Amino acid sequence: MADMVKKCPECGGINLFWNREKGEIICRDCGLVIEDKMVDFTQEWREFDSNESESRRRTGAPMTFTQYDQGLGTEVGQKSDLFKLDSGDRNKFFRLRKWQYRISTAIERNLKLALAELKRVSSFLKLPKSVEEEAARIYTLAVQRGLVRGRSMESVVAGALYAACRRHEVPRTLDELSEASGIEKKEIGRTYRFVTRELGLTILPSNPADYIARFASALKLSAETQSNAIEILEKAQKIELTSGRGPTGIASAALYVSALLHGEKRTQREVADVAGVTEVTIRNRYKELLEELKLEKEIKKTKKRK
DNA sequence: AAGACGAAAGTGGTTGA
DNA sequence: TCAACAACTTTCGTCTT
Repeated sequence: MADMVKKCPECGGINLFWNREKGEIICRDCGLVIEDKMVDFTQEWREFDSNESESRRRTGAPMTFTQYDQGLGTEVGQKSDLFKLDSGDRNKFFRLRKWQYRISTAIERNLKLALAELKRVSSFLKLPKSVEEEAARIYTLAVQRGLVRGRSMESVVAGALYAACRRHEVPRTLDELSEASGIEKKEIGRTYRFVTRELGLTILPSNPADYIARFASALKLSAETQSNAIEILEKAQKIELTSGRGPTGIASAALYVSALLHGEKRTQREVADVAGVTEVTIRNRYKELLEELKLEKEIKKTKKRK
């Protein structure tokens, strides 16, 4: 792996920065701009980027991605190096440094704003710190790869948060993200897919059971109802009733059934609202649950008890 | 009157030729 | 790249409680 890491031909430094839009690679140590067209290292650079970010996480002092510059400055060029250069190179050096300054400050400004927005949305949704960190990491990577272009900063922030939630198994629905960020649901979904694909993030399909606790407490259902709903879910998963279906629909149907069985009836509309699906979807899932899990008699029994 | 049910038509995304 | 397709939504009429 080590020999894949490219070094700056000028100073041998490995602290290279890839500006994708401009097609430039810039050495942070000496300010040299390496033209991208010199060699097509596209694949290697991608590797380099992710390896770099991986290794950063494992080594050195703890870093946080929720600070816009990751706690590291990107001050470019040292005045003390200048005496080595003749006047022509010196001008060039200043020009390059100015460019790098513009580029890096643009990115840092963007990150600063974006991370403030990220924190705002994250605290609105009461997300754990670990998720916020992950989202900040994803966003930072996205910016470095130039993925924010053509998209609003806010939507990428929302997409990063959504992805981070999924990875940490504390799923929020797209509707919740949408409400918290003020970005349209489909826009968030779009950027979410785009960013995760471009960054090669693997996201597990979300588990319906992860939603149960939150929905149940929003509906003020008892703990028994909640755990019974999870049992129903597990049975449903065994007979592959859950594959291909929206996890929120399944979770809400399981909760609805469970609430009926425990005499804590909620209307389909109430359940539908907190789960962010329609009554129709709940009905469909509910019907499937009754058929496949043979719960009809139990429902009838509960009814008679009234 | 409210809730439950289901049919029909529309939407956005995935898949496979 | 386009068409078929599945899941889900919206809307609306009917039945049940």
